[in-house]
Amino acid sequence: MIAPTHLQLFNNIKNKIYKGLLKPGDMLPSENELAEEYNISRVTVRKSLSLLEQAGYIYSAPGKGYFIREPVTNKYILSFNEMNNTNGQSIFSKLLEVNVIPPDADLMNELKLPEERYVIVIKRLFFSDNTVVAYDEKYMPYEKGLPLVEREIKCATFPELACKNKSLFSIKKSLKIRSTTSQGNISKLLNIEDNHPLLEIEQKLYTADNKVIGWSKTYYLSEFLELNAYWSFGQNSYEMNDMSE
Amino acid sequence: MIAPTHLQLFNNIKNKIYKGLLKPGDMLPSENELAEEYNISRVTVRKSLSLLEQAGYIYSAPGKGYFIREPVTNKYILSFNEMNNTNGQSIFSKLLEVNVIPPDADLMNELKLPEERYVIVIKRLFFSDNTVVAYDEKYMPYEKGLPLVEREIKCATFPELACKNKSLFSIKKSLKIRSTTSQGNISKLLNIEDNHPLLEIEQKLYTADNKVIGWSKTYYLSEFLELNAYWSFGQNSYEMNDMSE
DNA sequence: GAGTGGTCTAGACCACTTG
DNA sequence: AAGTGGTCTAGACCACTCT
Repeated sequence: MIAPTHLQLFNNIKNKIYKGLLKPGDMLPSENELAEEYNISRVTVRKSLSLLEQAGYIYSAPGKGYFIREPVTNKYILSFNEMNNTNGQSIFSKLLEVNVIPPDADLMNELKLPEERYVIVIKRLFFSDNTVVAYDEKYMPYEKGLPLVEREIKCATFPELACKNKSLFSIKKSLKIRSTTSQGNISKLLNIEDNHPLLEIEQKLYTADNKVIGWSKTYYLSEFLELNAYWSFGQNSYEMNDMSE
Repeated sequence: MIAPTHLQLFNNIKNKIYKGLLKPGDMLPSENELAEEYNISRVTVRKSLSLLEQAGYIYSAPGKGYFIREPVTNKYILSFNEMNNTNGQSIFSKLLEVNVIPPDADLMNELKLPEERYVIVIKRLFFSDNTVVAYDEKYMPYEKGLPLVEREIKCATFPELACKNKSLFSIKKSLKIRSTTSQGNISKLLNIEDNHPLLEIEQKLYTADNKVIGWSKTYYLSEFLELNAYWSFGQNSYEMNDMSE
């Protein structure tokens, strides 16, 4: 099988990077030089370079040239879904409490409420195979007309709850991950001894313009949830023929 | 400021997605239709669509058309660096032990050693501001000529240790994140009581062809390390003029 | 002023999906 | 057979950098 020209050049340069023939900081030949060297059009060269840039191998400095990037090694892809653990077992939830309350100072701060507005509280227990695996508290600024149908709350993930009628594309989410141990009330709810290790995941949801629309903390039994993350270059495997030089 | 044509079309379509005028599953007009509608060349249309595809908004089905994607909501960007916590405080390490040992069954399994090969063990304590913050164990298949200079081991992150003379581009890394509590020996090393919450991070390093070249576990004091992850679309803010319709 | 990347055009051929 | 996206070409103009 013959690869398209732009992929051949893409792989050619990528391989030189892997082999160390091109090191971070090095400059690539110019677009015109590459086009001439490989007898292809400049447009095709640009296609190859664009792929390398997307994949993070190189960057372009207009007026100067293309350079090999220092690989970013501290950003990982993390998989996380409230309603599924890593093994894909789905989670069922039981509502403990749904309320509309006036926020305390802490909540007003976390939700960055501009004025004193009512806040929806949802407390749930998560089950997998009829065993309690997590406890969950969520807070959302109250908006008129927000549906609070029990069935929805039981099955919905946080974005689904907070983003009714909003495009899922337009929100931002952040996670904070901590290790804690169970104490008092949480121990009782989760039906465990005190000092049991818990994975605490704090979620925040924002609109595109950075308004906080949701804040939650979920406490997972450590034996139930283990988070996975990975890092690798060139996830898109264009592993094909190199271009002959 | 006038945006380039392809960015205008890019934003135009992106905004339609945000507003919900285009929903996941919907088909876009064909390249030729868009080119005619906006009086631009097909190449420029393709540039816009390519950007939307990169950003995850759409995908192309050759022979059919372009479609709006269901947003992937369970993949986050996680920042993690052994030698820096999230606040950027750097970490110093103290070597406890460096050894070359014959692997036990567990190690052979984790490192997927094809035969019985010697393994390098490195045990370290991490300090920040003269306080112990983590304990770390690393295992790497022994290779002749691997440098074990003490100074290097003290300062190096795992990839740097295991990938001497290899291109950092060509490796893969995976993390597993768990919550545990300190017990026995680890409590002593970290100078804490038993049952103290710890964030356990297990790292594995692979070559491009999936050979395991390193395995490690690091136990962080929960009060020292909190992991951060985030999710958002269109991180690259091309927020500029929309294209007039 | 020569060279670099950034943008855009018009036109061509292909392999594929659809009716 | 008509339409779709995928690939590639040759040529043009721009803003920028470097010397």
